[in-house]
Amino acid sequence: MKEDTMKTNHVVTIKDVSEHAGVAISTVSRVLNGLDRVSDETRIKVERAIEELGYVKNSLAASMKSGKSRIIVVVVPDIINEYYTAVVRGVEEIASQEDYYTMLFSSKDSHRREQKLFSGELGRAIDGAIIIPAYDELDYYRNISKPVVIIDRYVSGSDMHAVVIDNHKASYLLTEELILAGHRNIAIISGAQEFNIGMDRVKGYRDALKNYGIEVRPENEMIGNWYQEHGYRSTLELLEREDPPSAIFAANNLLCIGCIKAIREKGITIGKDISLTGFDDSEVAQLLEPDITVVRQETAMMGKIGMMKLLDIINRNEKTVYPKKVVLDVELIRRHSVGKI
Amino acid sequence: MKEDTMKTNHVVTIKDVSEHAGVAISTVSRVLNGLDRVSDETRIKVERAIEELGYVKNSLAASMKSGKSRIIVVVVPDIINEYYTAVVRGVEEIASQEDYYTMLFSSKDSHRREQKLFSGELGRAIDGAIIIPAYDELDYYRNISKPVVIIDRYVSGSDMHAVVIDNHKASYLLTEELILAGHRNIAIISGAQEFNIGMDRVKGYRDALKNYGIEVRPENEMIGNWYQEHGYRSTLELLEREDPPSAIFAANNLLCIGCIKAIREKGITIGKDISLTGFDDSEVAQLLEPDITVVRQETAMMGKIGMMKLLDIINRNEKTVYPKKVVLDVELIRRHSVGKI
DNA sequence: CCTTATTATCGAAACGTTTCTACAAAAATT
DNA sequence: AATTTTTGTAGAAACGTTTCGATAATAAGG
Repeated sequence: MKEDTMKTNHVVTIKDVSEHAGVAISTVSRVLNGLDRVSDETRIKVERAIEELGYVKNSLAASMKSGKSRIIVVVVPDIINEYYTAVVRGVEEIASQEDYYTMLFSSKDSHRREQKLFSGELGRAIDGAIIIPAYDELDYYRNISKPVVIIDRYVSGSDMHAVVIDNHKASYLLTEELILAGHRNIAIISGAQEFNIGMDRVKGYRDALKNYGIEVRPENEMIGNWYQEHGYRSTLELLEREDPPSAIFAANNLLCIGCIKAIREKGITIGKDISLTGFDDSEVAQLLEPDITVVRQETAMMGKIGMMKLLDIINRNEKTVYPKKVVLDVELIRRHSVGKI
Repeated sequence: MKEDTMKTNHVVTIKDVSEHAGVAISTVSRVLNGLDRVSDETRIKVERAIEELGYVKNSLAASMKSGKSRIIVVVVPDIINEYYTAVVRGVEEIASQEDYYTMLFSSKDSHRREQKLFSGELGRAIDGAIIIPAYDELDYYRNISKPVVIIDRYVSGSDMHAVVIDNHKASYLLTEELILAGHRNIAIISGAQEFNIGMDRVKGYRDALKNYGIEVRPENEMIGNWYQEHGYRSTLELLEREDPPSAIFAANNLLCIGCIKAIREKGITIGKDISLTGFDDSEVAQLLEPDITVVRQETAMMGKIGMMKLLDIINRNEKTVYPKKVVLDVELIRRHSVGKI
């Protein structure tokens, strides 16, 4: 009785399977991994034994020996931002198709946390990483001793594997939209200029202005960080000027929300008293009254392609279809936050 | 020269450390884990060796031997719903404090995916799980051979470790708010009744009506699923009746969004022509015009307590402060989506 | 029918830890 | 000074796999 209980408690190993099937341990392993050739007869015996005993591979032990864990980690700045979770969704879709496990890690935009991850135990356990970097020295990421794909943020001139969107174009389109509605005094609220997402967005804005022969006024460029608070404060400051801008371009979703809050607080109306374009499309942008003109980015696609690139690197796939740096196109979504002047 | 390169390429193991320090492998291990007593002299020697060689523990190997991976998995129905990611944030906070790694897994509300996770390799590798279940047979989760804490959704009568909010109270408060504003014809839009989140929310609604002597009308209970589409269709149906309700209570965030879309489409005004209460608080609920009356749930706290409970179970901590089932309180947030009648 | 090539299987060593048992040295007790 | 206890360390076995070299069995070539 007691022995019975003990037996059921015991987790079944490859050794149990081999004994049950009357073959060597190595044979079972070969059946499991389907690498080498095994006679049909043996294969069936082993498979039946696996079935009967309810064997489940201990991936930890396997990983230790083979050095592969089939775990990839996705590093995002913030787990709660829907923009990032949409990327993760894309990654997960491809990963699970290929029997990889994804682990989500939130860096909270802290390079320290990233370092802790990659220099620590887990950093050694993973097979690869997809990173939205918190640090603008991409060299750091290049020196990670695992396959890495950079997503969303980039430093131009780097030669790392990366998937980004066409920030310059997006920004140009959103600014142009305001110009075409007759605006001449247009402000931009943007975050740090370390990454392409900062520089290209400001550059796209400036280039649009220049192209239409509009003066670029430094005081209209509110550069700070990417968080709501900055959007809020910058907007208040802009609106309290003697000569406030007639249109604002908020360079990401959080800045846009902050901006809207400030505008509301001032009691003026978006699309009438002031025009506004945002960046990332979202539920909020659609539901607001008026709804916000934005660019749609293929966020999930970014994750998907990132993961496919990572797989190519892990498997040293020579005939990959992707260039080192993939730039995704964007699409302007016209809504009602831009009013004619 | 060649040897040099080879040496740097070689990953340093505990054995290298032991040789460098001139002690036994086991001694290094004891220093690393700080379990047994080691003389200060030896400890320092070993620590210096670790420092000099840049040794990083191979957690895979350690896990294999000890049977502990320090990985816990958080299973959520949908990674993109901010309600769930807020929970995950709470979990992560506690987990990283205690040097656990969290792995995020999206079940997509599919029990199949859950089963695949727990019956597969990874299911064996983890130390525990925090689950928002996709399946209403909690017995399934009880039989997972790992420590498990159920979050958010629950089946009454079960005796599993769980952290939930007071759905009945939340629902009661939101309905009462409508009643106190003079409404008598109040509809509820809710999801499936398998879990407490369904049953308690409908029950809270009914109990509020009864308490105020208002007739409970079955045709006012739009029970379906928890997704936007259901909120949208139900609202359209309600509004097209001869005797449409003057107020709607949408029992989660997605239903509420669907509801709002339908109302907008009909060209009527929330807070005036129709009153509305939602459930989960969110950025959207705050930014909409008018902003929506909801209950605030301590979502992150749910994750935190869930993780602390899980740690108690993993460590077989007898003096835990938490009851098996923790019920968190809720708070009504009055905004402007409810109009007096 | 003997040799060589091919195929299927086995046994054992490895992977990098943890942990148990044993033993020597030092400290404490007689 | 002889015994016992405590403390610190070493050595080796174990964890559950993968993988390599060896071997046995079968097929092919002369």
